[in-house]
Amino acid sequence: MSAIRRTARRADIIDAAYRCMAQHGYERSTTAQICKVAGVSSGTFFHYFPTKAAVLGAVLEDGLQRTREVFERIRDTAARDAVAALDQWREHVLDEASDENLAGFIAVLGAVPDNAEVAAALRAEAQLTREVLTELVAAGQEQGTIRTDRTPDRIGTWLGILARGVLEHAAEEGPVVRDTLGPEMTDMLIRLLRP
Amino acid sequence: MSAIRRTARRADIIDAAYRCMAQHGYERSTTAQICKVAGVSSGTFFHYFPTKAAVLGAVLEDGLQRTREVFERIRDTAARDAVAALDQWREHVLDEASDENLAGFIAVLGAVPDNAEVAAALRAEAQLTREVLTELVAAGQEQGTIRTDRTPDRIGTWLGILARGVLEHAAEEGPVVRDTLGPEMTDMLIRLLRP
Amino acid sequence: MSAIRRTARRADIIDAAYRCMAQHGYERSTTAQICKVAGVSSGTFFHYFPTKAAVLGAVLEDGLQRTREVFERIRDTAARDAVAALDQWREHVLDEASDENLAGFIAVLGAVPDNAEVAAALRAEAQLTREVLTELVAAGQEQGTIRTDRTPDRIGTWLGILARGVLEHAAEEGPVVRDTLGPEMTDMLIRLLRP
Amino acid sequence: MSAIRRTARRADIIDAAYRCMAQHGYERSTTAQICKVAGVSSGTFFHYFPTKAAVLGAVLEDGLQRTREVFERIRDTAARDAVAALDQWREHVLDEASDENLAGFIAVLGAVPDNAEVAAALRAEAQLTREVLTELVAAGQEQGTIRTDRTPDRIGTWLGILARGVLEHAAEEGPVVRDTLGPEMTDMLIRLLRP
DNA sequence: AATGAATGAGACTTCATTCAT
DNA sequence: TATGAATGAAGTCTCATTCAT
Repeated sequence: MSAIRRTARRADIIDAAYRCMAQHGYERSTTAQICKVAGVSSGTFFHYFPTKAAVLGAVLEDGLQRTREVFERIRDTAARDAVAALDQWREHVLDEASDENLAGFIAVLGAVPDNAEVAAALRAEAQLTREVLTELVAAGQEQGTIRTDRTPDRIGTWLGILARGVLEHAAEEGPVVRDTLGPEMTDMLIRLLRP
Repeated sequence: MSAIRRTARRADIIDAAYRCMAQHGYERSTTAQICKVAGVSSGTFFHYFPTKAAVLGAVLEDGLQRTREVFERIRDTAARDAVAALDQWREHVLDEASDENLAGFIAVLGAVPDNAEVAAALRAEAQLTREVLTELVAAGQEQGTIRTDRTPDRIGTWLGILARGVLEHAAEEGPVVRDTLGPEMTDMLIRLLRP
Repeated sequence: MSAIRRTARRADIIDAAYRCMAQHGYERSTTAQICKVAGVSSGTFFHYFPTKAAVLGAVLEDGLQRTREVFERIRDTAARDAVAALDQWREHVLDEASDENLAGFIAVLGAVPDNAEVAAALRAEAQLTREVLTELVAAGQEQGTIRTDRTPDRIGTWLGILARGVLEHAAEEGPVVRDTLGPEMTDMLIRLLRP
Repeated sequence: MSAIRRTARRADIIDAAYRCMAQHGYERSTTAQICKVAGVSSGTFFHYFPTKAAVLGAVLEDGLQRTREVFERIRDTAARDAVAALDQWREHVLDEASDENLAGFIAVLGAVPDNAEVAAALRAEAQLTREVLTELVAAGQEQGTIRTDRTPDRIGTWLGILARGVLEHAAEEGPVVRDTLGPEMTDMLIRLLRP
């Protein structure tokens, strides 16, 4: 009953923190500001999270959860059709790059506070990405649709580098123009990966 | 004589700020810490720079200066041989990615303070990069060594994206292994750009 | 029925507050902590007591009640045999000094909050002690077992000083070793009070 | 030059903290209040002391220093004449009990913050007291002026208990009336210690 | 030119207390 | 009667910046 409200409040705060930090970075987002955006008092804020860093941790946890879902689907697809999975992944990257908040939020991750929870979430996200991309490439190699002159791990790494570049680009230049960047990215991937 | 000392002091502070910010980000680098590393008092610090943001501005200005020099050479080469210029550029990117401090410093740029000088330096750097890369691609197209099915501007943009990806990768995973990444990058560029 | 439960709850809270404050002092015992120890919610806490200071008041009231009972017995004895009464009092002081919680609780009384109820309880306790001790000494003087070269009031004061010293000593050094301190205290009292 | 001013400032803050804490206890003395009394800004406060607990530490350190000086003299005297030394000690205890601030300050010591410096100072003071009193008693026993049916350590402990009682008494009842308490205390000591 | 003591705004966080359920 | 989410005043501490020496 009130568990619903409790969850909603928590989500409100996480969302507010996400937006604030995406806009101003972690340090320049004050708890007061986050409270205002979330529409709660400072007391409520600290009723839900013990520290400011903990909210960042929760934001990352949330993101990690969403990433997991997306990557689960990509993984499934890859087993049957690596090229289709690659396209799903490309869409995912463009989705992220188009999300104005998320693009800005990347900046935060450069200057993270010393916090175990935060560090753990970041590590988990990085490893998950690396794992899935490696798997995807390996599947493509077996299916004969991806070049085999480099290990899956190395090729996966370069896909990761590419994604990071796109995100940073979006963060800098403002939300990405999908109609332009999308086809170009497809073209790039074909050139990069074909046997 | 005293002008020399003056310049040296200034350089010390800029260098200290650069190292501190590369390690802890802008906000978490306190002026006190920068002073300590530079071996000057806070009074001296504010004698040379009106605000903390101003030192960041100077750091960026310095970087911009170095970038200008490198790009000048690349520009010259490109006019004769775009492929050679591309290789110079690739070396430059790897140099940056191998510089532990610089890799960390990238993080700073995500959460910059509201400061005209800083913003200007960042804009100048971005534009310079874009200009040179576009020029380089255009030259390659004329020399018949780079694909012509996309505009120089768009291809240049993707080179920029790639560079950003490599830098972020280095910032995250620690200084880059040149021997691995270098050849791979050459390979990527060939696949990406060949007609 | 519900009056019994009501009383029990109240007693739980008082007891929890007593233990918390004995361990950490008044200010550092938070209502949240007391609630946890008592096994009630903050709502319940403030249902029974209007303020945190009020619980301290209740704790003191309780202590005063117990002191009253002990001193009533001592008073009765004193009328017949002041030396026996003195021995009862000595036992009482050692009892208190042996009670780990009580010894610690003394500390609280040094930094009491501005609260009428609390102040009243403290004053009452002090006056009761002074009254009974004075009476005891007076009885001893009449019975010829206590020196008469000083007024009962002054001698009583010194007994009080001695008791305070023992309690503080216990609070500092941990619970008192009865077998050592007991006989020594008897010896002291004899030397101090004999005619 | 400015070292003098620096020391003076430091002393001002220590003194202000001492007076505030003596009046309201540690927790209820806010740094803002201490700053006001000392006539400095909060910035200056934290320029001299890293935390509020550290000022308490400094206050205790100061007290310990003064105690050392007094006890040094008492020690010297004891070697020649334990009775005279005892009288010096009695004067010292009465001095403390007459100092309105010091008497109140004792209260603070009941609820000390968790702080290494503070704990160390308290331990040092306690041990010093115990050492000197034991030494004094031992000297008296050798000189034949103090009873020998108990060990110096135990008798010293009781002297300590007595002193604590007097201090607490003063803290509670307001500054002590020397003319009354002084002779009484002499009398007590004679009765307690004579062979 | 150089120092570092002094400042005070503002950040994060705690906690007694209220109130809707 | 009981709960615990919500509140916001107030506390400690940080840090960029100023200024007297």
